[in-house]
Parts: sequence; structure tokens; C-alpha cells
Amino acid sequence: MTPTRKSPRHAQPAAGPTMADLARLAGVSAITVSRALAGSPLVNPETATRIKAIAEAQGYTFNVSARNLRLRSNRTVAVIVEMKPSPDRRMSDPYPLDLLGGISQELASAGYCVLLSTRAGGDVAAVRGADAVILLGQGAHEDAVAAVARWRLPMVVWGAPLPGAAQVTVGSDNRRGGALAAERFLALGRHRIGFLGDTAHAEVAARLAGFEAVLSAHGLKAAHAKPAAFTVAAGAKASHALLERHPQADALFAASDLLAIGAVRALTERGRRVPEDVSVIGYDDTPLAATYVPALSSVHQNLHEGGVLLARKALALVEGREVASETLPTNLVVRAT
Amino acid sequence: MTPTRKSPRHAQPAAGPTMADLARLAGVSAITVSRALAGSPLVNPETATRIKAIAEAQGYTFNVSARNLRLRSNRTVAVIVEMKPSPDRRMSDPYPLDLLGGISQELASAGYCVLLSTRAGGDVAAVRGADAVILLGQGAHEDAVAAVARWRLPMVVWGAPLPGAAQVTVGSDNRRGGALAAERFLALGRHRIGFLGDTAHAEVAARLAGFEAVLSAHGLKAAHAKPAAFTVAAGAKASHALLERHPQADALFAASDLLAIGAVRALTERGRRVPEDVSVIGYDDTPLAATYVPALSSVHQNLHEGGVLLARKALALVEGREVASETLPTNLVVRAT
DNA sequence: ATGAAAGCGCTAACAT
DNA sequence: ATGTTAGCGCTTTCAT
Repeated sequence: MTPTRKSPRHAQPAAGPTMADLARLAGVSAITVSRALAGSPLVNPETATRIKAIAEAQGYTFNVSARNLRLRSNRTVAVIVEMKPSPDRRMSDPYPLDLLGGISQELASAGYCVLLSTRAGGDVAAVRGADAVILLGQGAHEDAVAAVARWRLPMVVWGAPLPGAAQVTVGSDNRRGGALAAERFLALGRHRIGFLGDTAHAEVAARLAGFEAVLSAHGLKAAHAKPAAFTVAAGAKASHALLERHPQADALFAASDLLAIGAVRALTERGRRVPEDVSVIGYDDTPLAATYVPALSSVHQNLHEGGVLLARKALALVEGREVASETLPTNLVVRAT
Repeated sequence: MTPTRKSPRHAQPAAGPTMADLARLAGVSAITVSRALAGSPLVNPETATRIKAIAEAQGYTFNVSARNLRLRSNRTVAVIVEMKPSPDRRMSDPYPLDLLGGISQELASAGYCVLLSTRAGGDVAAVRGADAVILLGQGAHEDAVAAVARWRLPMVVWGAPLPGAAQVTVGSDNRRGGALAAERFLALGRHRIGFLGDTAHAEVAARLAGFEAVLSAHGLKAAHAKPAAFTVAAGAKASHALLERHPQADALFAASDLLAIGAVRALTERGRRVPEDVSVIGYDDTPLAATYVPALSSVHQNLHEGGVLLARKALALVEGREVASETLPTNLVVRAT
């Protein structure tokens, strides 16, 4: 009646060896194996070496789920990327990947995993089970933030800090980025200045705020145009609209490099030369900006470092430490335009 | 002596409710809760609805680790990206993100998770515990493939199929891409043709093979130059070297758009006009190519679809199904160059 | 320095 | 349609 050995009630594809198996082979108990593999100082170094050798020889793989269940932690951070993977709206901004690089590096070195998902993936159990969420991009009117906040997980957001909001934000200094662009235009003697960007995005709003602050200090105002998307075509269209109203514009600041390229295209189509007649500054300093002809001036943000910072704050949140929002420095890379 | 209730031996931060808690509240057993939440047809619809309501009200979150432990499967696929996240070598190719979009979408809809990692992350336990690996990029001389293959997990590789190799590969038709470029050059009446790319990468080798096959059918040979990296600067440098040897070249095919832009730059520096004197074709059809001036002709590959396919094959491997390598169609997007 | 016992939360098998 | 039993592989007490 007493259950003697493993009664194979579950017809499973017999997996690799467990710690118990290794223990049997090494003539020790499972807990010693656990300690040895975890590098605990409690085990005799010789025993530990022997156990590790056996583990290696047996092709042992650690069962993460078992540990996670026992420890009630998943050592996993979900990263939510705003991706609309449709053929027409390609993810042309390479910025998420740079951020991901930083995040991945930092989390990996802390022994955490990066679980990649989109907003739609929020109902996947594993995402909800993550120890924290990193949200890349707040979305228009912070809708993404609101959606993910409902998951009630520790959350860090890449974007612009919002006055009223409680969540932790990491982002480049968008205000300063905008201010730098304005200062550059003023230094060039430009006075008929336009802005291209959808302020429904908090980052863009901050860029505009910094931009306008400098201009208004000099008694100037900026004309706005709101592109429908972050694409070259939308940038060109919005620029045309703006130039229709302000044909004498001599400087345009765009909220992204793609929009800036659209602006250059629209200006060229209208027979206005860049940079002779009109200065253009973009944002993000993507490879696009550097290689474009004319080489595009652009506001640079260190995305890799941003990723590292996002990861660190997420981990701090998991550990219950106090965490504050942080802003990364931005700088203007002056090129031909 | 009989263990009556939960003896709280483990001082853990009391997590949310478990299925047992919900069962108690609903006046059913845990297994019924399990079945109800899993949408099993075995439970009375009314009971199921009631249980779901209670779960919702209690803020229940499913414990993935427990299920994974029980089911001996992690429902997770690791995606290995070749990222060297250093400031000088930015990840400028946006292609991994498009692939990731497709992968993520497909895996999520199958209830699987995407675990993002780099080659260095191979010792993270969670990665080794994944049900399969998707490797993005084979690496020079397939070193990445060799490294990841050692993990002995079901693996699918994005790249070019190799004659001798056993692993499953998904990639665009690199040979055909090369052939299309060659045909275009011939149609333009070009005969002094050069190729820019490092054939240590199998994809590049395949592009060159297709390219040369068409040329040699017309009794032509291509001059080679091997850029040190996939950057504009390396492309320009390699182009200069090639043009030093073949100053009369009238067409250049580059293994990536960035290299192609480097080539245009080098040509311009040498006083040769593009496309009047020299035709240039790139590869990948990145936004870079479309927005560059002159607009760059480039070989297009559908990366989103590639990602979907990678994911499907990975899942098929997990399920023990037969899986074959696959090649996606490529087409040439003719622009100004 | 090592071990015994217990249980993390879930679900497959076998009842009823 | 619902319940009982058992156990996935690991690690934290509390012994020795």
C-alpha cells in the first residue's frame, strides 16, 4: 500500500534529469545538489565540484518553473512595445531596438528575463505574471499607460513625465531638446518658425513646450502642423499644409527624423532650398538623419542608456525600493540643415 | 498529529488568491475552478460564469510557473538577437524589429511567450528552459548557429539555408535577390559590375552567388570588395578600394542599404554621378533606401511574414511535427538608382 | 557540512 | 458535471 517508487501516473515525455537524479548519482541529498549548483558556501567545495561535473555530464537543465513556483517570483520583466505590425505602417523607427538592447543587457546581468509583448499580449498569462512591466511609448493621450496600468504590476514607462501622473518615467529631456532646436534657429537668424508634430503624444508636447519657451522669450511664436503619423508622407503632407498658411517660413522643427525628411521633401517640392532658404531640425538622430542628403541636424537621445535605466528602475521597483522618474540629457547634432 | 490546515512555514509576501481560494468562495473544488478558467466544456456554464466572476472580483492572477511545472512545458520561445549594444556600433538595421513583430504576433496568438535574449544570455536558465529557440542571424561563418545549437533545443534560424547543415532555416530568397539585381544591371546596359559584401555571412554569399550566376551567363564577372561591417563608413571605404582597382565600374550591388549608401557616397566623392554614371542597388529595402536622395533601388524582403513563419516553424518543432526550411520571395524595388 | 520534511499552485488520471 | 488524489522540481525551515 505504501507508494514505493515513482509511480508513473503521468505519461509525459520523460524530461532530463532532476536534482534528485543528480543527488542519487552523487550519493547526496537533493538539497545539497541545489546548494551546490547555486554556489552556496555551505557545501564542501569538493562535493560541489563533483556535483557540478555530474550535472554537466548528465546534461542537466535547471527547471525555472519549479524554482519560480517555490520562490513566488518569476524573475521576468515584460517589455511592451507599441507595434502595429501592418505592412503599410512599418516599424520604421529603429528606436525600440536600441532601448531593448539596453534593457536586455541590464536585466540579463541581474538574472532576469525579458518577456517581449505588445499591448494586445496583456491577456497572456505569462505577461501578467511578470515581476514588472516596462512600457515603451506612452501612446497618444497616454492610452497605453492607462491600459497597462490596469494590470497592477510595477511599471516603468519610456516617455515624458506627466505632472499629475504617478508612474515612474524615464525619457530623454524632451523640453531641452526642443529648446536646443529653437536656440539653433535663433542663432541662425531665423524668425519665421514652424513645428511639426502631434502633441497628443506627451513626448512631442514636451518638445514643443521647450521649443516655444525659448521662442516666446524672444517674442516669437511657432506655427504648428499636426502630421497624422510618424511617416515621411505624413510629414510632407503636414508641411505642405503649414507652408500653405506660412509660405515665408524659414525654419522647421520636426518631432522625428522621418517627419523632418518629409518636411525637406515638401520644401523642395515648393522650390525652397534646404538649408539655404529654410532650416530643418529633426528628432532622434537616427541613422536616417546622418545619411540623408542634405545631412539632417537632429536632437540626439541616448537610447541604449535609456534602456539600461528603465531596467534598473524596474528592478528597483520589484525590490520595493524607492524609485523616481529620470530624464536623460539630450544634445543637438548639427549637420547640414 | 494530522496536519490540519495551512501551516505557514514559509514567510512569503502573501500573494493573491489561488484557485483553492476561489474554490472555497465558490463552494466547489479547485479542479473545477481550473477547468472553468481554462474554458473546459466539462463544467456547467453557470458554474463557470460564477467562478469567473469571483476570480475577477478577487483580482485573481493565474500562476504560470505552477502550470508550467505541472505540464512540463514553458510555452516560451527564446529569440536570440545578435546585438552588440555598444555606442559606436549602433543597431542601425531595423530589420530585427520587423521580424520580432511577426514572431511576437504569431507566438502570442498561440499562447506562447517571446523571451528576448542575446547570445550572451544563453546561460540564463530561463532561456535554456525555453521550448524552442529562434535565432535571428547566423553570424559570420555561422558561429552564432554553432553556439546556439549546443543548447540542444529545437531551433529555427533566420538566414540562408546551408547545403550541409541540418537546422531549419527561414530566409528570403537571397540567390534570387542577387539575380534580380544582376538582371536589372544588364537591362540598364551595365557591364562593369561590382559587388559589396562580406561573404562570411551565408546570406551575403547567397546573394553573390545569384548575382554571379546571372552575370556569368552573360560572360561577365563581378569585382568584389569586402566591407568590414554593415555601416555606411565601411561601405564607403570598401567602395573606394573597389573603385581604385576598377575606376570604370558602372554598377554596384551592395549586400545592405547602408553599404549601398556608403557606395553612393564614395562614388560622389570620386566625381561619379549616381545613377547617370553608375547604378547602385541595395538590399533590405529599409526606410533608409526609400527616403535617400537619390532614392535607392533595393531588394525587398517581407520581414514581418518572415517572423510569422519563424514562429510557426518553431511551434511545429515543439509539437514534434516535421519541419522544412523555407525561402520567402524577394523582389526588386526600382527607384532612382 | 548535510539531510528530512514540507509545500509553492496547478492539472492529469481516475473515480463518482 | 464534479471531486479525490497525487505529484511536477525546487528550496526554506529546522534538525543533526
